[in-house]
Amino acid sequence: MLYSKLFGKTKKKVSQQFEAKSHELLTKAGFIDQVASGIFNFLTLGKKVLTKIENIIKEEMNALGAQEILMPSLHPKTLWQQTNRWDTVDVLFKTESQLGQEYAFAPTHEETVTPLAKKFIKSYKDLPLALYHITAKFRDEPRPKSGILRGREFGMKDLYSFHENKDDLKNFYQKVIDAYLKIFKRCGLSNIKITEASGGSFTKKFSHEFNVLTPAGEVDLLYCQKCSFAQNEEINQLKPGDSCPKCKGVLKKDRAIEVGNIFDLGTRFSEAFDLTYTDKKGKKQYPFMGCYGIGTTRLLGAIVEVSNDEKGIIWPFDISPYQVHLLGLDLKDKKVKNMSYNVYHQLLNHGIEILFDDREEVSAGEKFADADLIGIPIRLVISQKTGKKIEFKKRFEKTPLIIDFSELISKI
RNA sequence: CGGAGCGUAGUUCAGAUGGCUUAGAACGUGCGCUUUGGGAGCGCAAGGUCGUGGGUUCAAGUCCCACCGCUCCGACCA
Repeated sequence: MLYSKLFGKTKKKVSQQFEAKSHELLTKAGFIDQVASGIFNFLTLGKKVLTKIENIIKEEMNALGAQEILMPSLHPKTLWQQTNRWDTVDVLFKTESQLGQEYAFAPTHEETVTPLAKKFIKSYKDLPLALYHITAKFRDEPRPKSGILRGREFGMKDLYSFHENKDDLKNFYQKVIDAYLKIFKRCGLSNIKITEASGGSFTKKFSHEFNVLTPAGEVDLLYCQKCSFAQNEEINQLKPGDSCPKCKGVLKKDRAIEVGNIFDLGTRFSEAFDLTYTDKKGKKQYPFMGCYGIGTTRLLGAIVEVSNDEKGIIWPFDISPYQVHLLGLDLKDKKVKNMSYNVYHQLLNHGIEILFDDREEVSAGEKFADADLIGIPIRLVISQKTGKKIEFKKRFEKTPLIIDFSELISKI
């Protein structure tokens, strides 16, 4: 992509009222644009990152044996009345058709996935089943905040699983925990803290939340500095400084943001929609269900919260909008210009995603500043100074290397 | 929904004890020249229902009321 053609521009300043780092940086660097409170446009760069995050999630979901489908965002009122949630979920966005029929903008999809499953699950042979999709979710938040971290419309992956019995659910549930940790790690977050919402009582429901430690977060977390153990502040009897019940590490307290949660739904929804299957003995049974969410847009924001410096964003390689940011300086010099375009095209031919700052009228300083702000992990510079060589620098490093083109590919 | 702050050019902000005349600056944009290793310089130009509606006044960007919107703190967060 030629930078001169890229939709979206960097800004020198954004509103001083923005508190969250991710809100500021993503706006400044031209990844997002606010439409209204809690509602955002994703520009070219932002959409690229989001797509990469979604693809990582899809790969891990598919590896679990889950199948991607697509369910609607408009849900008729009757579905939500069947689960008794039309009047009890107060963040539910509601709307009405011209004829007065009422609908909800879906904040989650148990109300569609369960009736859908009911049409196809007839026998124990149809189980287990896992379905997921990635769509916009809607929540009528009284107070959206921190830009993309807490919106009224946001991206979410939701997975639903159906099982013959509780053990099979638990088994799958554990696999999802592992898949989630893989996903977050691939997105550059290796320090995820997991809270467990209940004890081990057989009849009790269980749930887990996946948290990223950041001051921009909304919950106070008591967490272990060595392992992934964590507890919400309200429910624990432990204190900072105590030792971790799992690994004896030292507990600490900080703010965190929840980027994923998973929970055991039991038979609540299968009962509500009378979803049953016939077991081996010919008896009707309610499947056990689990649901598993990852806020994709929030995850993107959380990554920026923990991966930046005073100059801008620092993208983890696997989710960066481009892998390489090539800066052409002195482009009015024909030799430099030819070489820059040459390198650009050769890297493209190697299948490398590259953003080429081809602007001729812009000073070197501005190009450097933009590159640091946008945060692509590898920066290349070609100029009169570099001659026939190329300057190579990683975003988080201070000093560049001067290399030959032949060395370049192997370093990316 | 309680509390606080804010709303003036594309953006970030001055102007606020009513009257400096034609509402400013910087950045950005367009044109010309100059310039290219850390957000360069000069000149010219375009760009405004001062959030909306009402009120007070000879006179309102400025004071009063209502509404709308944005940000932050809190409550809320299936």
